[in-house]
Amino acid sequence: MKEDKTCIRVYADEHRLKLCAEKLNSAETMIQTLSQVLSLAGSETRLRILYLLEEEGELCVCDLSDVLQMTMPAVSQQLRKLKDGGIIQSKKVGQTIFYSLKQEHLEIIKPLFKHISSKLEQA
Amino acid sequence: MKEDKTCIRVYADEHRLKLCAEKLNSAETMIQTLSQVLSLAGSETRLRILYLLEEEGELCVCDLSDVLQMTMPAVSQQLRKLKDGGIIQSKKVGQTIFYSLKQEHLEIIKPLFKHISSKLEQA
DNA sequence: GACTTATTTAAGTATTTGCTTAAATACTTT
DNA sequence: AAAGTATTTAAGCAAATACTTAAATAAGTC
Repeated sequence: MKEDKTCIRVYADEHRLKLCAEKLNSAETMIQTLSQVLSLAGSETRLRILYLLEEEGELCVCDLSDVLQMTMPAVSQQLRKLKDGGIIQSKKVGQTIFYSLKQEHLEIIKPLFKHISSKLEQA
Repeated sequence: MKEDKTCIRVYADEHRLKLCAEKLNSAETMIQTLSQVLSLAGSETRLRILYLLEEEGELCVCDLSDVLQMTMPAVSQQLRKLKDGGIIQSKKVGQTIFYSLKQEHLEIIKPLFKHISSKLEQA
């Protein structure tokens, strides 16, 4: 009678694997949040946007479109994702909409820029 | 005669935008590296794998398959991506292959786990 | 050498992603 | 209210992603 397992090797440390599963389970919520934020930051376009917002404080869609050399809809759609993910926020002034980094996930996002700036200092 | 621009607004700070473009250009290499690593970490499955490797030191495909409740090919393919991205390394012992975190991008990856463990302490 | 175990590779597929272009919305100025 | 500016929404599409199942490697055991 075979066990209901994906893996049927002999030398599995059942106890250790059980502990692993428990750890994973406890961390589940944070892993979901974190992977969602990282997947948003893990696109060249969006990371460029985040970097620019970090450097400049706030920028409008038009500015970003200019600097990134991308069409406004393309930029706008990426901004929407970042906003939906709680990473940035928007402020409307007249017909211009300014985007900036949001507090919510800043503790995850901010340390990432250190890698960029530290590399720049080396150059 | 219209300028060759995606954005045609009046109040653009040309100088500021030019500086932005230069900053972005200097940071380009690091942004590429960083976004690549983040996109790898930005998947629930792969982040779980990385978290487990961080906690356990090393695990084989079989272990991960058990703990993650995923088929071996599914796990193997994600491991391959992490390995190709220089985030993990493999060590062959007999017919078993052990995976572990690699030094190369550890400075980017490691701080991420702090967010997980700090949340666990709160619970 | 045949059999089992651990893992990878390959091919197929449904879903998601990141853009494109065109149209819609909203605010400003005339 | 008509025209211009800033932005978003919508629809379409090619490419990438994350699995699936089946077959191929590769190492250890009988």
